[in-house]
Amino acid sequence: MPNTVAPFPPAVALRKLFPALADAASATLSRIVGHGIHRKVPAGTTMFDAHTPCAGFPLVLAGVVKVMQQYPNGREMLLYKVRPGESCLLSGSCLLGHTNYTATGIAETEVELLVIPPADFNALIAGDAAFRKHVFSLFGERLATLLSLVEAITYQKLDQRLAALLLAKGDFVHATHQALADELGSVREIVSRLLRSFEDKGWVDLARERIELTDRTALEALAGA
Amino acid sequence: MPNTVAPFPPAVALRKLFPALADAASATLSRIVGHGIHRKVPAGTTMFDAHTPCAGFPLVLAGVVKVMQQYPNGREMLLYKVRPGESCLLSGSCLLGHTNYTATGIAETEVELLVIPPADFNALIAGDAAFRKHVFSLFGERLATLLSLVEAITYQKLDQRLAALLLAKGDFVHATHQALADELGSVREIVSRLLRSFEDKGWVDLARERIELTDRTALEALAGA
DNA sequence: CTTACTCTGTGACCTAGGTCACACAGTACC
DNA sequence: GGTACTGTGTGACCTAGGTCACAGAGTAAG
Repeated sequence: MPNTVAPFPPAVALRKLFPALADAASATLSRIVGHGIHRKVPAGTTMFDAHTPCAGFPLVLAGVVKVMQQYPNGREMLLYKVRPGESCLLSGSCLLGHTNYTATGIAETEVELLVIPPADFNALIAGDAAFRKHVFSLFGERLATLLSLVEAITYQKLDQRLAALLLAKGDFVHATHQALADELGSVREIVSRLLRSFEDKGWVDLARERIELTDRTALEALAGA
Repeated sequence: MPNTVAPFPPAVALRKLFPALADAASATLSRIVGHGIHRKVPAGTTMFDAHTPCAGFPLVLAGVVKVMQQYPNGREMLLYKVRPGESCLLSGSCLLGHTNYTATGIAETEVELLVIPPADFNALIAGDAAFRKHVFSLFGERLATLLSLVEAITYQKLDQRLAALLLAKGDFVHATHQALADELGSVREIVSRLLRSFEDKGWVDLARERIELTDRTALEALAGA
């Protein structure tokens, strides 16, 4: 994994970025800052996959990591994204060393992170209630994300999921149809077709790599159905 | 939630049932035994759903809890099962109080459990490494289960998933087609049809509420494909 | 401008899985 | 035995979504 060592972020920034840590003891933060390994990885880096064991518990300071499953036939499925102020809990539970995950993490943008070594991670969990709470709520959120993903896949139709995805991306979506298809675990043609049908209904305007939402209410109605 | 108060299980039984707790301090176990609320609920009880907040962290002593999503149209989808020696981590992360889960937990058999009140739960997490490890590995396992469920749903076909399900249930499966369909998030007719096709191929023998696997290797080949 | 990509649109076609409707076989209780 | 219920088989039909095979349209580099 290529990486650049950069100056440590000050504890103040950490508190700001990780609200859950706002209440943490100063000792905790200085421990994180002091022992954490600060690195930057360029966009596109595979940060972990089924085969690379993880070296610590990462706090994402900047950038976005997408966690996905990749299937033999080339299709992929986005599970969730890790944003600044969050951590990858796959790595987290990796630390406790059991199950193997089939997921892959890729830096969507340049990513800056602070990796807490296992020993410190354990100590922090034991010693600091705020840190513990942070980790647990991450687990909780991811779990909730996955549950609703399961629900969406089994129960919602693709057009609904696509509508929801567009809505989540703002009024002007900049993305290729292929990228959207990947996020949904589908294929390009289908996404193109659905987008076309949205356009026919006057809900969106399409251009190359650009989708403008012109009728959010209609899309919301579809997504929520 | 109907329940019966029964005599507390001795700490020795706990150690045996929860291998992860074998290394726990005696103080930890006596705390669990002393403060835990011991109850039994009959088969069929809804132990939690989206609306009932949970009162503590449950250790399952006996019986099986199935955790599933229920959809408006009456279909359901089994997410995972909680067996003796495990705990429901949905409740666990409920305790830390954030996200709402859409899942429902139902006692598949009579279930005997020991509920650790929130305050004690927090204290144990903070104070006992073995307990902490237990909880984390639960999270890890559930996460892994859900990941592979997502994979199975999006990538595997229903016949593969059915084959895997049968294999997991032993050589003589006692279940209605409807129950199998529920576990797979599908419908009865499809399961009947697939089972029929398995029978045509000589892989299983069918009788009312009973499926005998006569060619595990063939089923394994299908499931693993 | 030409060449070479990448992205998009589209039609023909296929398949898995779901829906509906109903027949019938076990079982169970009276 | 009769009546009723639960579980199973099955055929006709529908639809979403995926696959294949292209044709163009934008864009970028030379």
